[in-house]
Amino acid sequence: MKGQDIKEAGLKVTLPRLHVLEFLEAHQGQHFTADELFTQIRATVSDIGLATIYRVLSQFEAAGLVVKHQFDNGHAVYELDTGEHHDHMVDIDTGEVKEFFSKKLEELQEQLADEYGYELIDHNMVLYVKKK
Amino acid sequence: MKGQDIKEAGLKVTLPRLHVLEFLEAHQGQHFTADELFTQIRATVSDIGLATIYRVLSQFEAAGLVVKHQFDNGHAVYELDTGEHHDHMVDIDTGEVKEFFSKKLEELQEQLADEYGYELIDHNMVLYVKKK
DNA sequence: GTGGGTGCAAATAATTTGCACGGTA
DNA sequence: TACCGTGCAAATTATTTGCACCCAC
Repeated sequence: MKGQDIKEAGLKVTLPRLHVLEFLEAHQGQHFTADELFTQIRATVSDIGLATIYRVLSQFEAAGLVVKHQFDNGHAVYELDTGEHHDHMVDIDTGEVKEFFSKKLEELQEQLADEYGYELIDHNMVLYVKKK
Repeated sequence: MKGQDIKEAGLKVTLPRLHVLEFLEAHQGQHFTADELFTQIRATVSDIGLATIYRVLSQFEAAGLVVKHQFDNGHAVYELDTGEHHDHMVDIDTGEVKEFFSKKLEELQEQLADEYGYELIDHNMVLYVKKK
């Protein structure tokens, strides 16, 4: 049952929270803005507020249920946190987002931070690409 | 003379444009938000509008005189485009931004895009780090 | 029952735009 | 003198917050 994850995050199990979580689970691997989530969920639920979506998303992000990404186009997108880290490639023609993971890349980043005397905490990396 | 670059960009050489360009040249390697530029430049010029700063910055960006970066904290920062590409490391404790370049990293990115059947057009990569 | 959670509308924050005036070529 | 460029204020967009009501525990 989905309520489990919410409860474990120390949050009360409420309808809006369930709806957001269910929607994201039903669309794993896809990315949504708060507004997209609002519109899509409202299509079936009718009484949910955009503000609540924002509130729920930040709570989920803090709880590690959800990951937030800020692409260059301005607004933030959210996706379910599957526990497996990955980076993103955005097709600048179609806007399509592809997830990928490269061990080599992760290691290189650690190495670079280290080289400058830092410890790597997090990173944000987006490749803007175009179909060949 | 600085006006040269502006003229070459196909823009009329005006006071606000000169001021922004001069300020950025006087502070190379540093990053500023539109508002910071506004406040700092206004300190010596007095009649310049924030809207103009935004307009000038987008024009400069389009002309390749300036590079815009979107860090995770929300607002965009600008810096002079020296022609040498580099990425950024942000110290999450101090907010300090350090520039770095790694040939290996650039190559790896090309390689990854290629692997997925894409051509790499641009990328955005920020390492969030902490002093050891 | 009661305190956290919610919807709505109003408030922010960053950025953009409309418009009449001013300065550059 | 042409028009582009500017300052200012109002408009937009994404997100946050205040507040009275509601629901999970």
